Formats: sequence, structure tokens, C-alpha cells
Amino acid sequence: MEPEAGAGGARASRSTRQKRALASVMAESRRFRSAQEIHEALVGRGESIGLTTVYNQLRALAEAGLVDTLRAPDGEILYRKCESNSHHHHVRCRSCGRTVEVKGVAVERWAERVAARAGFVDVDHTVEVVGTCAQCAGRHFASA
Amino acid sequence: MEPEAGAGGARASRSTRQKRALASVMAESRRFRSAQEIHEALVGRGESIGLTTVYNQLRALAEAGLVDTLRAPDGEILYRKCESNSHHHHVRCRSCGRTVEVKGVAVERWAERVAARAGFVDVDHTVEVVGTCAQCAGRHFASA
DNA sequence: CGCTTATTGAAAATCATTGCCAACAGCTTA
DNA sequence: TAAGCTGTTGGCAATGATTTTCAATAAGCG
Repeated sequence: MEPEAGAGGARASRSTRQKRALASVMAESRRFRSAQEIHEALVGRGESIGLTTVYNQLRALAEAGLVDTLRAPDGEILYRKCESNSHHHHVRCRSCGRTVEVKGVAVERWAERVAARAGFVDVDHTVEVVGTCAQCAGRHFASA
Repeated sequence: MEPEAGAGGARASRSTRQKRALASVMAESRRFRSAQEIHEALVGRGESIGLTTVYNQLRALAEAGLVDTLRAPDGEILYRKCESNSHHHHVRCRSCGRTVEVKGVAVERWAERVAARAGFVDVDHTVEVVGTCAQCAGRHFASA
């Protein structure tokens, strides 16, 4: 259920210790992490927070568009704080997981164009670019 | 483990009733289906085949690049027979699930470019375009 | 302060997918 | 055609992320 503004007025969202802690931990890292990892980070920092709460909040934040989500190859959902409000995509290192945000005006237009050509409207898209970052590539050469 | 061509020679892949049935069912539809749906189709057609086998084979086919895979929003893996060997992407209708294959030379280049700019090598990418197809859009207007 | 209700979170439930492994069946060779 | 080797099958248990349940807790309001 979505909190809807009924006759009685919009229900307020409450500020809790857990929400604040989560927001804080999310702000600390630029990398995509699983709910479990985020929970561990919270606990390791001394916070007392349930895994369920982390899941609930992350989902809520994702629905609100405040965090980006991503599917790991094994299906896990990865979360990361969204820094820019504008539409963007990610380039992720398959080795170390580091991600870089990139603008993609070109893809936006491409997606719009091919979809329109196929008769689709109200188009949305998902783009994921994975590669090996410079550092990892170098490390790889050294050991190979 | 991958079947590797060792000193004893490459191990042959055997043609079984199940593999043939699966291939046949996969060839029947152009739409992405879950392993469970595919299994149901097989059973409903009178074939006797285990769900585990369907999973195994689909995974093998996917790894061999003979079927395209896709993640449903809820994490399920969807499979579809790959028709063209060349790299391509999909435009999918969020309402009826119909998919259209599109070439994407423009995106390929874009992905390569932005990744390279960020210092990444050995770049790969995933693109998903979703929209509402002409038919569904029309139906929507009619009922709204 | 007291009340309403959003939020929390432990535990159980869900469910797609994988692991296990003994029985089975292609294919090859005798 | 028969025997053997080994790829394949498939029922069932295991895995593990995510969701649901729901009673206890606590934020924010008057």
C-alpha cells in the first residue's frame, strides 16, 4: 500500500534512529552493496538495527527513487545512494565492483528512437555497462 | 565444469528426448518465459521431463549463448531462444510482454566510448528498453 | 502527558534456483 | 546384438535472498 493523501491528510513519515543511521551509512559509500552488506556495515558501526528494517527501508527508498538499484548476476539486489537527480547510467568494474556514473544523452535518444520505431510509447530503459577498470586490468596483467 | 577438450578428446553432447523437446518448445515462442512456464509448456504437451532438467538445460543453453536471458523485475530469470547470432537488444512491452529485437550499433559505440573514457577495458553491456506497445497503449486509452 | 499509528524486527514463510547422486540411456566398441 | 563408459536425468533436500506476519515499540501531535 502507498501512503495516500486521504481526507484526513497525508500521513507523516517519522524520523527514526534506524532511518537516520541507514541514510548515514548509505551516504558513506559510492558503491553498490547488498542489503546484507549494508546491514553488516550498520551493525559493525555499533548500530542496533534489524535486517528486516534494512530491507524495508531500502525498498522504500528505491521506490521513492532515492537510491539506485541493480541486479547482481546471481539475482541479489544491490543498492546505492543516488547522487544526481538527473537520469544517468553506470559503468561497473567486474573485478572490484567500483562504479562510475556517466551521463548518457546518446543512449536516451537511441532508446527513445528504436522504441518509437517499434511503435512503443512511454518508454523507459535500463543500461548497465561492465568492464575492467584500469587498476584491475593492470593487476591482472601483473599476475598473468 | 565445462566440457573441455582434454587429451582424451572432446566429450560428446548426447541427444536426448528431453533436449529435443526443450529445443522444440523454445522454438515455438518468441517471448521470454520463466523456467517454470517452459516446464509447464513441456508437460502440457505431454512430455515427461523434470523441472531440474529444464533448469539445467536452460542454463547450459544460456551459457552457450543459444538463448537470451533476462531478469524479471522480481528476479526471476526469463529465457528465450536467440534468433540472431549478432549482438542485439530488446524492447519489451510492460503490459503484454511482447518483445521486439533491435540492433543497436549506436549504443554499442556509446558504451564502448563512455567506458573507455572512464578507463575501463574489455567492456560489455546490458540494455533493456521497456515501453507500452501500440496495441496495449490503445487498449489503455479505451478503458481509461 | 496520553493517544494514534508509523515503524521496528524476530521468526516463519515463500520460492526460484542449485546441489546431490543413484538410476537411466545415448553412443561406441567388441 | 551385447557390454561398457559416461553424459544425462530428475526427485528431493538444501540454499539463501526477500517478503510476510504481527506484537511490541516509539515518533509526533494535541
